[in-house]
Amino acid sequence: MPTPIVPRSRVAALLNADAAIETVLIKGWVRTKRDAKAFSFLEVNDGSCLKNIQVIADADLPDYAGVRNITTGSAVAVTGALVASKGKGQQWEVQASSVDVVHLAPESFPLQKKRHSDEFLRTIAHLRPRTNKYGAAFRIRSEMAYAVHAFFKQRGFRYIHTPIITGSDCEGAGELFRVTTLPPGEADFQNDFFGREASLTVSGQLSVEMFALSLGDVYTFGPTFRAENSNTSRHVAEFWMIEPEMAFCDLGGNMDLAEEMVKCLVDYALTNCADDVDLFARFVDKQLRHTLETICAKDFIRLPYAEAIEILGRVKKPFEHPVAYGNDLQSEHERFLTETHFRKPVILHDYPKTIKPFYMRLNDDNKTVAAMDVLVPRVGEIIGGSQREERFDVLSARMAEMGLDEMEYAWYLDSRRYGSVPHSGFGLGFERLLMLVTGISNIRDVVPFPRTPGNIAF
RNA sequence: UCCUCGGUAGCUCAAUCGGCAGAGCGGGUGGCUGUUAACCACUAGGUUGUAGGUUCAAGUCCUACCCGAGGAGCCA
Repeated sequence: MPTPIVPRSRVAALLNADAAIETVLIKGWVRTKRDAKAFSFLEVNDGSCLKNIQVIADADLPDYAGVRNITTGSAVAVTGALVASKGKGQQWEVQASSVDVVHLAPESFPLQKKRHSDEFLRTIAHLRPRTNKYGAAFRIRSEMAYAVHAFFKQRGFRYIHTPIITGSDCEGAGELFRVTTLPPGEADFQNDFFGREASLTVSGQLSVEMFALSLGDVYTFGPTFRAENSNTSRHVAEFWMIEPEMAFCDLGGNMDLAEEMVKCLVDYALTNCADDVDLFARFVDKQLRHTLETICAKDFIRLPYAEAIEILGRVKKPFEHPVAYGNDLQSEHERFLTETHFRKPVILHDYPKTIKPFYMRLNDDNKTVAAMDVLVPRVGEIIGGSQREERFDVLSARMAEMGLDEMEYAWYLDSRRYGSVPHSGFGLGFERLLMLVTGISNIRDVVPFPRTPGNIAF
């Protein structure tokens, strides 16, 4: 390949050009080729944006025979002039002076110039980012990860890297994946790498609480693992979670941050990923733009659990699962509240202590805890959080009540022995945020290589 | 893990009451002076998820299993 005399341009930049450019170099993958007698059109995509750039290759090019052979999926390097398009549908196009075929994709390339099912694309998860939809989804995923860090940075939060491998069998947040160097079949953890049983983390919360009680406002953002055998469109075994934790903060402040965060991230996507979001609004969920704009514009409903039970109890349409104080709300109840009754995000708070974990702060009624869940239309629960129990005696009593071994949590309890303060935090499922922002209905389609029961091919 | 639905060409799907397994797209060949998932003509392409069973005859009916989807539980 000849040494380029001009640096490579990204397609996104060229499509936004103010004026024609005499010589440009683009490198990317051919999405489709249309041939006429004396020239060919190539649609080239380099991943920098949703749109392709149209390349015109005339028959008098030195290697025009090679151009005729180019197949969908092939990689090319095109040198030429950026000129105003003579055709309709695009402002700029590249009039090629040379087309190098970097690699010719054989006819077995599975992606066609037409719509494929999500189920089929999941079977070729390694190639699906070359489609419009998945390219857009994973560009948005990248932008949103940045937006999360920017959100916290602007508010003075510190980013804490909590451990991936953990020795504490924490809080019963789901089945654990065991981490071991023992040969298969052996279970004497005294001889194992850490000298005791170790697992992949299910949550960074207990660790990050320790840093809230030293650095103030902190968060973790990393992978978490649940070995639950759950086969739904909203669960994967490996997912990313954002967990802020704030010292000297009560449940009200916690709900304030949760609402502000969801609004801010949705607004970021609308503003900074407009083309990609637009693809989802047109082809995936016609209501998407309305849903997202409502989230940004209107206050979330804040509703105590007890009042939610009353509202649900008054509904004429029967639910499959009974509504009663003391029962956890089922999916159908949550969806009714956020999709039918209020038609916008709802923050439920002050749940009965019997259905929540030990670390949530006991309210004065001795019946409820300072918990809160944020429910959003179509996705359901996107955030779960609470004010934490900072009183040593109360926490200790709750642990005993729930049959937990204090020795296991000795380090955690130290935070309540030495300078304990009211503090609060929550967990936001990153993939569920992406489902909200894109309208994608299956969580497997917002994860580059999703892990679900029986599925780890990639 | 439970309930429901599904599995037919590379992909998306059709096949009436159990009676010759088809179309579009994609691939190949040829054509076309500006196309926009280009278009036109021709062409190749099948162990109907797997294993059994019923029947003169099974894509279609029965049994088991595998895989996928939707819903449920659990949760983020």
